[in-house]
Amino acid sequence: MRLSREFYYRDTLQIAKDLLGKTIIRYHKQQLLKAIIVETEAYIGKIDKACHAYGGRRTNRTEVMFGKGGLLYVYQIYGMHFCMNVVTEEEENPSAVLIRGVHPIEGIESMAQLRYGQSYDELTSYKIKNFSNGPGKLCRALGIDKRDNGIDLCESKMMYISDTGFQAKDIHVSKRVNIDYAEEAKDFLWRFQIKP
DNA sequence: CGCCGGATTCCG
DNA sequence: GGAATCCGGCGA
Repeated sequence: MRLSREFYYRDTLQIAKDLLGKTIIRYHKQQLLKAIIVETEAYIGKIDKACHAYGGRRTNRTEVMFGKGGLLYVYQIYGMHFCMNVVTEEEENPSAVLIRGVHPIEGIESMAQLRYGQSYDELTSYKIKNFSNGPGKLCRALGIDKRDNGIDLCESKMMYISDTGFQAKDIHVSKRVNIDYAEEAKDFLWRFQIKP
């Protein structure tokens, strides 16, 4: 069942952990795509120099993060990739959870076309291994881009996150990736993965 | 208005 | 290890 507003109106670190094992449901060009979240990172604007909204930095890009929990924050990175985040906590408390890895479970053929322009059974083991194990990769596979910024995951018919009852037992905790510029925040243990 | 660099990915 | 590639953020 669809995660409610209450789920997103909570502590960001708790949400980042709770999102592990949840399922992204997305209708893309008439196709149903489903993928299980296996890796996340938390970003908390009030205290986190790695967060785009740190220090009250409120711009066209970061505006969504100042909105209510449950909105989708999509931004472009390195001119060619997109990353998707789930906005968390109440309005005016800019925080989000970056989705860094998913495991495809439905609509795999459509995802293979979106990701590689190939049929899934044509993929090499290397491509399968690297199918959606990164924030840019999974957005490509799910057909997510800037147009999806601002989607309300609690209301949208096109996309939401579902609780299928899965409970993550062993969660691997580590430092976040590629935020060397973030001073003390670069050492925060805010990266969460389901152990394989 | 111009410059700088990134919550990445892929290839050699 | 380095290129691809472009827009957001910020200072002038």
